[in-house]
Amino acid sequence: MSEVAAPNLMRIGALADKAGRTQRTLHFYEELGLLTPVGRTKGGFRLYDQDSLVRIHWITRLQDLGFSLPDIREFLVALRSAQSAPEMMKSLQAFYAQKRLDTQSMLARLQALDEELVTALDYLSGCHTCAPATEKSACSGCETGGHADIVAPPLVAGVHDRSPSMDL
Amino acid sequence: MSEVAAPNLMRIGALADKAGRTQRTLHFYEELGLLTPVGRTKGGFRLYDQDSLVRIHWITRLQDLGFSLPDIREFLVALRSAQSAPEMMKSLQAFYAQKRLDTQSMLARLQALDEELVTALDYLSGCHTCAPATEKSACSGCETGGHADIVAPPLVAGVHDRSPSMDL
DNA sequence: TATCACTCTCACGTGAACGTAAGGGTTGAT
DNA sequence: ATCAACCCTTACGTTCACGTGAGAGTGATA
Repeated sequence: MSEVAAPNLMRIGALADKAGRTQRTLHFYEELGLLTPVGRTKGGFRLYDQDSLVRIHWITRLQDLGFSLPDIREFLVALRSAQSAPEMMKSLQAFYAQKRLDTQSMLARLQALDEELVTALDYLSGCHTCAPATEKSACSGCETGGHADIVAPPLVAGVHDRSPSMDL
Repeated sequence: MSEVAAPNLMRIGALADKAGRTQRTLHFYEELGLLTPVGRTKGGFRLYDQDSLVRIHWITRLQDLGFSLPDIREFLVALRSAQSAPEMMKSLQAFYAQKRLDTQSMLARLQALDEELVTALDYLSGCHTCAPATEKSACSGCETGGHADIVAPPLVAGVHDRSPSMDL
């Protein structure tokens, strides 16, 4: 059922187009050992197949997950040294399981940040009550007076500029 | 009621310690216009106060939110040019509101990635049925044979190594 | 055969966020 | 006065993930 599909080869430009990356990027991946052409023309042009495209998508995915390219390389080296397929799959599993933990803690962090943003926005919405004519300096009492005794949230507290002239 | 608290000044080392960053980092922030000492000793040592610490925490927070230091600088410049306090607060609000959108789309992306990880892990758990004695090459049929007709998820499909020798 | 788009291999550039000396001067405690 | 601990400026180094040519060769088409 599965077609063996004639060696549907392409050169780097075509692959770059399909993958949405530049030729330089693919060269770079090769330098790092992440992507190897299936062959070369007699003239020296790199040749790639469909698997190359899959590999690139995979790399992109891992980058999205927060892996650096050296990370990925390290992982590929580890995989290569695996003796059996199940061992390989196991290390892949461990790899992703670990990453899932990371991802989830990242999710938690982001959620916390989101809440902090909401808090800051809530606080700031109170500032609209100040008359537009108010001088900037006059509203320095925003935290002590205007906002009563509500303490400014961290995302707001840092902006005060008491420096004489920070023009650069 | 609010104590004016004696000019609780400190030098860069103390501030760096309290903030958990290096002196170089604080110098660097100053170069970028993000942090200005409140003064200097006659000898030229930088002096900071508590606000400096708050500012550093604020910078850190924004970095967590994905802002680059130049981004933050740009923002501070914009703030400084605001004519009235409410205008300033409004731009701060807009800034954070936008960031909240970014954060939420990031959350969505991460969640998608998490699901993808789960899919990959599910798929891989099937690989354990392979006997440990199986040769690495022998399990190339993992997708076509062993896993029946389930197609390998993207996070798994990219790992196949058909390169002759990818040693660097 | 000539043409032209495509590709090759160097190899230096970029920007973010600092690190790491080098070669000095400053503080303040004894 | 001396000394260790602290700080100053200047300036080059580092990692990541490529960008940007330069100068030359290759492939397919007219």
